[in-house]
Amino acid sequence: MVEEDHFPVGLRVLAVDDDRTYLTVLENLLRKCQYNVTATTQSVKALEMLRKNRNKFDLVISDVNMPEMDGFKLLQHVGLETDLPVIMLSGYGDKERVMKGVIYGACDFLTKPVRIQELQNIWQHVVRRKIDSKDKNKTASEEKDCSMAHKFANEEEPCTVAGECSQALAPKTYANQNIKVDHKRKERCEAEEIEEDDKENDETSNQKKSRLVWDTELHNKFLAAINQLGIDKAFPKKILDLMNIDGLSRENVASHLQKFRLGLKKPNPYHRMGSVDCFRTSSESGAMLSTTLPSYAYAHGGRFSVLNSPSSLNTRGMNSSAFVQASESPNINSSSIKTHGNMHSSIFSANQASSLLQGIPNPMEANRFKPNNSTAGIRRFDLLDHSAALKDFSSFSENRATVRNAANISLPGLSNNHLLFQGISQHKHHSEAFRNHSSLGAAAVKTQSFDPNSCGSSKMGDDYDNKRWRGAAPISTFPSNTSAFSNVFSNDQLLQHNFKLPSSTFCSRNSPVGFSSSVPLEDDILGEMLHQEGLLGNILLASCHTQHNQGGCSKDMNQTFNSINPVISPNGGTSSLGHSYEQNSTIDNKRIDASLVGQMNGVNPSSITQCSEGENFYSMKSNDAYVLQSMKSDEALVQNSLDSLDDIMNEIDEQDLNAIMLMNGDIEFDAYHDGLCN
DNA sequence: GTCTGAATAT
DNA sequence: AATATTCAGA
Repeated sequence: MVEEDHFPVGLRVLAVDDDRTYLTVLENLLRKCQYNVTATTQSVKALEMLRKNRNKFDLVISDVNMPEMDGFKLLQHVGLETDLPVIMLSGYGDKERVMKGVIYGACDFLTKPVRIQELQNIWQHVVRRKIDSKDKNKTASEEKDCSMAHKFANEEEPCTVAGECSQALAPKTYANQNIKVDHKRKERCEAEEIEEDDKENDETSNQKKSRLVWDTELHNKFLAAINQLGIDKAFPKKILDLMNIDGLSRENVASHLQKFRLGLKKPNPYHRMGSVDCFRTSSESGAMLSTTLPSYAYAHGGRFSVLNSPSSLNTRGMNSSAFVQASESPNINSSSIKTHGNMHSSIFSANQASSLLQGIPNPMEANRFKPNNSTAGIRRFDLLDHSAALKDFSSFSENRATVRNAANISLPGLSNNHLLFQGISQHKHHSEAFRNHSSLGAAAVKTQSFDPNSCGSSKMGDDYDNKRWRGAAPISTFPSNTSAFSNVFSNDQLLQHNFKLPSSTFCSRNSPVGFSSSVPLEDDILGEMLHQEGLLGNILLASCHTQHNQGGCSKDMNQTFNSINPVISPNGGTSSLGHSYEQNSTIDNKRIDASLVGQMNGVNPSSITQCSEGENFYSMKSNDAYVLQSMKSDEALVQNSLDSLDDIMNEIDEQDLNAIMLMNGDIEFDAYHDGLCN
């Protein structure tokens, strides 16, 4: 086109200036240069024309100051959408303005009044552009400009605006998503600059991919893929396939997966302890939450949740042998584990419950309710956790609520319940609902955040947006935010998914389990905790279970659960004891399969499973989805179960019962910090 | 040869 | 810190 003999005669120039008078002058000058001029006073219109006639112009010359869309904006658009060189015009030629023009990608900046001599040479930009594009064609040109984008990345306005533009105009692929500035623009005014840029471009394009940013959306897809696959089967390639993101490479995924796993591994006592605040402040806690929690939701169909990942296991003081131990238990064959995605979870639950019980004061052994009283034979929270908790504790000792949190850190089960009770007591309307739902609320508490959709939801996304692995921490926030109660019970989504959540868990060991936390708790705190409503019952029940289990699963306990089963079971009360855990047809007398929800809808009922050889270790798990379902559909029934329990433990009121049950469900992260049942 | 994941580099 | 790249081993 412009390469004919008469070049630059007929150069197609689009001239833009809102000042009609000046536009006419400019137009005339350009014509004198024998250019083919199209003139408009409206930058918007100019853009339209460019869009409609993409190949009908060779160059754009535009005023800077214009209403509606100023020259810079126009420049950005042109740069984004075309390869056309743009020359800026302004009455002011101050450095800043010129710089801005250059940054925005102007190939030249002319000050008014423009002389014809200047216009006579503007064709050079077209030629240069042409040469540029030829060069770029030899190599992959797309990414070269990233360097330019990065170069400008620190420029305030241009970058932002250009970024918006690019988002609006360019198809979003993750390969180029971080290109914030016109990626087509190659034009440089000065030869040096061109050389420099080309050099830079070549280097970058030849050596590196554009850097991928794992934004919320992408990360959520990543999580979704992992959840879908199961953490143990989440390999880069598979994840990549599932994510199905244009431009995303296996390497990208592998790298992200690596970081992801590291995040899971990272020993962070705060996470382990289920502290309220720690989830909000710790950068890594979200990793756990945003991944492990949803993974619960996805832990169905025989898949193990992220929580069950080997990495989780290994890094939480639960070596895999613990799991092996469980899986090798004569009572639990591997097939049962495979078919029960819950199996791992139950182990975790058991574990968390064990720590829970360890942390629960036993009123029968009140004298043991002392700081640093470590009981031999009982596995304690590890010292690191304690010291962290203690540190936390002392630093926050001024503040009651915070102190509770600190206590929560050190005594997760206890304090979580404690907090739950606070919530319950402080918000009667919620309390009612919660109470009516009985123990089953425990599951709800934990599942509140387990919206599987959250993998792609704004909730998780926002959290991820916050730059940290600071996913939604509903579990941890729940106790201090009772609105969660209502959320829990109105979370219909929850019910739509096949959750298999570990919830109710009892775990004890041969050793007497008294309250002998090695965490120094000040008496007043303890006193407060003890006297908080519901807590005593909580403790009492805990100790009951403890003692029962000490005896190798006492009859009473059996009775307790037996008494629950007939009431709760929708089938009319057939106890599933000894039968509910389908895969275990042979059940020795040490195992209790108790079903809180019976065999509702034919789905895995709760079960108590011995998971440690030769030890009186039991974990009870239930399907929280069905628990929730039962809450929704069988409130009366559930209430009955409460009544039934009340009959048995008539000393303990309903709320206390809630406590013990809540206990089982709300201590998500304790599972990590305490060893498995051994 | 492909894939994975740890190590290392940027 | 986040992401990319490399590379040994499965």
